[in-house]
Amino acid sequence: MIRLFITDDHSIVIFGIRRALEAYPDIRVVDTAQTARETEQKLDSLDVDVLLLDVHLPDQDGVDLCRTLLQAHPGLKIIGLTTFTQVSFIAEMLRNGAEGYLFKNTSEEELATAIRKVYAGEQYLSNEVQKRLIAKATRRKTESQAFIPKLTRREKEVLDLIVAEHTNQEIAAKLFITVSTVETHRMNLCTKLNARNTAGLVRNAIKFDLI
Amino acid sequence: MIRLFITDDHSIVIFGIRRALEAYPDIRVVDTAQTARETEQKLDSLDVDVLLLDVHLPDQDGVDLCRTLLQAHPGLKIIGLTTFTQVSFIAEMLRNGAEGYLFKNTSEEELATAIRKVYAGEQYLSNEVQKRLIAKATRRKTESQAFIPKLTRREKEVLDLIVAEHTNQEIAAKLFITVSTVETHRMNLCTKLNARNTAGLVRNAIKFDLI
DNA sequence: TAAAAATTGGGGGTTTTCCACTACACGGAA
DNA sequence: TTCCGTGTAGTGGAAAACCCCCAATTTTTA
Repeated sequence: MIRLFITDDHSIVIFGIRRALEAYPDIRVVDTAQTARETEQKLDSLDVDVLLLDVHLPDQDGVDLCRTLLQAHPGLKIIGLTTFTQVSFIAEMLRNGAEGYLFKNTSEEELATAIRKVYAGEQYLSNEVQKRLIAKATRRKTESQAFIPKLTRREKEVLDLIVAEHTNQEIAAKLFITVSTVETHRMNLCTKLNARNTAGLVRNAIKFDLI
Repeated sequence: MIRLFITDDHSIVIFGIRRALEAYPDIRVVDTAQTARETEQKLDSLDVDVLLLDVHLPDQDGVDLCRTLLQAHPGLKIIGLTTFTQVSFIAEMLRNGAEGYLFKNTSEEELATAIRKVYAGEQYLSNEVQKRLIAKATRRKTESQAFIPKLTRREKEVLDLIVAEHTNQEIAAKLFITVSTVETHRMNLCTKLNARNTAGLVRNAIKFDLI
């Protein structure tokens, strides 16, 4: 009997998975959650074998949650689940210890197969996921590919203030650092956001939804 | 008997809705589709009362699909369905003739209620949708909203090039004018867009949808 | 505990933007 | 015909941003 936990912020999805798995008597859904916090709390008092984890949760990034959960529950197997097809999410999720990854357009059979494989200690990636990972690995690296830049806490603060029309001097005063430091952050932001100047910085910040 | 059609690119969602509605004998799912094209084709040879339509489809925007479907099938009732909470989508969907709108975190009861109401000729919007629309409608119109600056043809050209990360020098070369003129336009743009600098210019250009 | 990443700071520049103020030509409207 | 909006262009200086180099700390991660 595989004890399954489902975390997804959309109750329809939870409902669908629950019902889909009713046909598989060896898999039992012990509980579900719709937020990261709820997941952490419930997992502390439950014995769970496999966690189906949506990457996008209202309160926390599922990718980060993956790592913290595995620290607290080393034996837990996690399968990532998203509507999103960005390879970067998949890769990071797997780096953070997830054993499987599925898109939400998966079939019931594949869902059950994935849960069983992962429970048995194997890794399971859906065909589509595999294809995308292979495509990523073999892709020529141009600067034009879709990416979501990962900014540090400080960089995000600086970026926010730049978008808010503040000058480096003002930003330095607000953050209690020197103008030099702000300039350094600004340069790093330009690199990360692939921007030439302030205009590109603001444009891409909005484009990547980083503001 | 209400004949329901479901279009969603995620089969899990389709499955969940199907199963959720099994408890409601007056609603029958006649068929489902995962793309806009598939929806159009199947609807041509089926009698459908209500369509549950995901706004985000791989091949076409559900918002546009809504309008074209209603032209071909005037009696059809459409309920929009998304994970996204942006009011702009909802408003446009309703403008395009949808009779209802739900988020994917809806309950089974609400789903059935929405389908019945819409089938009966009424409009159905979930509480959350209503709240958002009311919030939008009652929002005080300060200079932030409803204020759409009127730019001249030339100013718009300059603005486009600024947003595209070009310097005044480059813009001057592209438009066959001097840097001084570009600067003048830039200053006027700052005034019109109520911006202090390049950052504000870009931010407000995007905010006012001028790009 | 060692390595990596983040945060901080600086020197010494060049380039770009910002700003105030002026000015002229052209075309349409009052 | 005069006025207004638009587009053009200038001077000159101050401020800000951009760019290269470097390097010390602290925090985080492996």
